[in-house]
Amino acid sequence: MVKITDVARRAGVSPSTVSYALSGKRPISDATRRRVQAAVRELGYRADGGGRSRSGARSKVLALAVPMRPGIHVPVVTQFAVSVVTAARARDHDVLLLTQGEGDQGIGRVTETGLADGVIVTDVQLQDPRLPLLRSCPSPSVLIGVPAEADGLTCVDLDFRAAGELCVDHLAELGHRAVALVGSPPEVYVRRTAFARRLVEGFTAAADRHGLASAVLPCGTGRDAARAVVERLLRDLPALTAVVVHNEPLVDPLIEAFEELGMRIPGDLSLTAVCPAPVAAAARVPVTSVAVPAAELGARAVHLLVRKLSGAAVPGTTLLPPRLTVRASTAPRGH
Amino acid sequence: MVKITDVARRAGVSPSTVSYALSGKRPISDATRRRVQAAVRELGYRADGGGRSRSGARSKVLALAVPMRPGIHVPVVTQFAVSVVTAARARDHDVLLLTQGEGDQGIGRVTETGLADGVIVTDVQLQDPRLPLLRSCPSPSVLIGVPAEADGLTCVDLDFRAAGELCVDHLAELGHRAVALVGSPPEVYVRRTAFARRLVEGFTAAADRHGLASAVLPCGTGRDAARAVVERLLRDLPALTAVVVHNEPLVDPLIEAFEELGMRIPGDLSLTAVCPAPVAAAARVPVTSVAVPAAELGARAVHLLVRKLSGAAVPGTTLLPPRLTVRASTAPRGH
DNA sequence: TTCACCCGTCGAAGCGCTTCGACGAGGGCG
DNA sequence: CGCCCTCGTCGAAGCGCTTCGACGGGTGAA
Repeated sequence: MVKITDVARRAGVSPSTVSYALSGKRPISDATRRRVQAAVRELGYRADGGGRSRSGARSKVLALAVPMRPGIHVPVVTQFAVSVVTAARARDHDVLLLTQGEGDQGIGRVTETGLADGVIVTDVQLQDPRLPLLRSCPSPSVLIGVPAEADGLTCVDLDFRAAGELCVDHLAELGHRAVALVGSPPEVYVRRTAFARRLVEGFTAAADRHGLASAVLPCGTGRDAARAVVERLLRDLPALTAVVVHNEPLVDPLIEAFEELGMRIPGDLSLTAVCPAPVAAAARVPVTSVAVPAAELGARAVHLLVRKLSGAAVPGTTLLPPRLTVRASTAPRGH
Repeated sequence: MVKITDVARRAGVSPSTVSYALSGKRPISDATRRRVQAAVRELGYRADGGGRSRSGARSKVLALAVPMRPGIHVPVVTQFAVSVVTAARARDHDVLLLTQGEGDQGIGRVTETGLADGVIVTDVQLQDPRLPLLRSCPSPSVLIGVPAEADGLTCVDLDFRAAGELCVDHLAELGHRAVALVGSPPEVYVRRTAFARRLVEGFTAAADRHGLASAVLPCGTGRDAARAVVERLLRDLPALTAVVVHNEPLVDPLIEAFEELGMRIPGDLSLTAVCPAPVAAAARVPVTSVAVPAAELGARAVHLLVRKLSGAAVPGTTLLPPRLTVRASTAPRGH
């Protein structure tokens, strides 16, 4: 294994100079820097992670906490993970994966042992049990999702409230007068997952603002659940001509259920979804949707965390504005 | 931060004794060990990862390389990840996530810098470009998947060859005389992904052994691809009464396509899948399937890797026997 | 009783890197 | 023309842990 002293010898400088040349923490002349870099390249030197953190420096590792609870949509989590890793690598960091089952403890352990320099937390709930830990923990953290009390924390998320409003605005503009929100499984609301609640708020607020009749129904996954929710919807709200769905695996079953009951989309019913773009585009009827920008959220989280690590001030909460993509599933009421 | 010297003082022993008491690398009297453990508990001591690896010891971190290429089924990869993390934690290790885009380099970097003690590699291809690296690399590794040349490597996988045979055996027993395999997208075969090839081999071998007419067709994802492949199948093999599908997102669309063309399942056509159990169970018609035991594979991989780390000898290749679960989609030919 | 040996513990060295303080050389200013 | 300051570099200390060699006391054998 080639170490920093080897590089130093090769470049004809001292180890500390090599360290400075590489980290840029002290000014080094151009000529020296170049010689050092050449030596590094020729010798294939890579700083030993152990050695680095031994000396109280950063480990250049970010922890990513993914709860993996039931009711979470797996592909979205995976997208977070991939984008976080990619963004982290672009900033010369690695990513440590933390799952539930160790929960808060994992976060504590990983930061206290210096294994990771900071944490990215996903699937944030309104009253998240991890919050006190994150607040008191000396290591910086970034949340993907916004809890009820966000002060002192750094959060990134899609503006789900605005997303809910945007969907309703779109449907109202098309002339619809009765709208329903088909949401995530009940356990998501019981857990008070932040984004689900916010979407409901936005949906309801916009419906009220437009003077629309509205209903909100959580819904599990699967064909049967879809069928049940559709029947209930048509019973409770007979004037229904528009639906917003916020439940990715349910998009297709929902469309089927409506069609089986004789409602064509978008002829008889307009449908809007809040889900990743590919899901919306690949549905049985391409669905007008607000995309969940998982990749961008992951990248932003890393960016913020790295900035915090470097001591820079960062905004408290970043909400990405929702963008609606019109596809084939929405049409003016009464065509 | 509480360090080993604090614990030593509290327990009234030297730091080295604490280290030995905790690692068990030298005999320590019961009384002393107990005092040390008490001190650790009272002080909430956790060995600093940096310090540990500084001294040339293990970092207690395992790297998990997940390629995240197109054509890979995301939920399976995620299951690997979750089970690997869980199993690793159970053995007091953490998991570093490596994705493609850095590829082989990531593996080299992470092991050479001592960031990780070993690597678990997923989505192994028959001729995997990472193989030379893994062979030459001093850090131990475990592959989930079996390449063409597996000697000197440690691999775990479902026995896909046997899985292919098992499906055909089942169908042959039911009296079917013409079977087709609908596989993964063409790029998976082009890449020569190991498990896909093995399944085809097993399928073909069993079909020949039973004297069945057979066909193998790769197939992309989506309703249209399913429809196309079904039409082609019925044209090429008019006597077709049984299909094996090895392409998770295609299970439902395939069923739909057959039904739209007037073939009922299992009345007119028996269907068998190789996919995770939940996918099979949740399909439009519950599908007889061979499960891909992702969770168990992940756990085994960790187990093997940790054993290698401790210097123990481990088997070269572990193939998990396939198990067929009969559901509603298979029936005797001509009902 | 004595010697050899082993068990349990300690002190010190060292892992590879970062960082602090220092120092020499060169340049700008008064 | 001399002084002070800055720039670029070096040497040494230290991070927290592990591990090696050593040592003292007790045990068993001769």
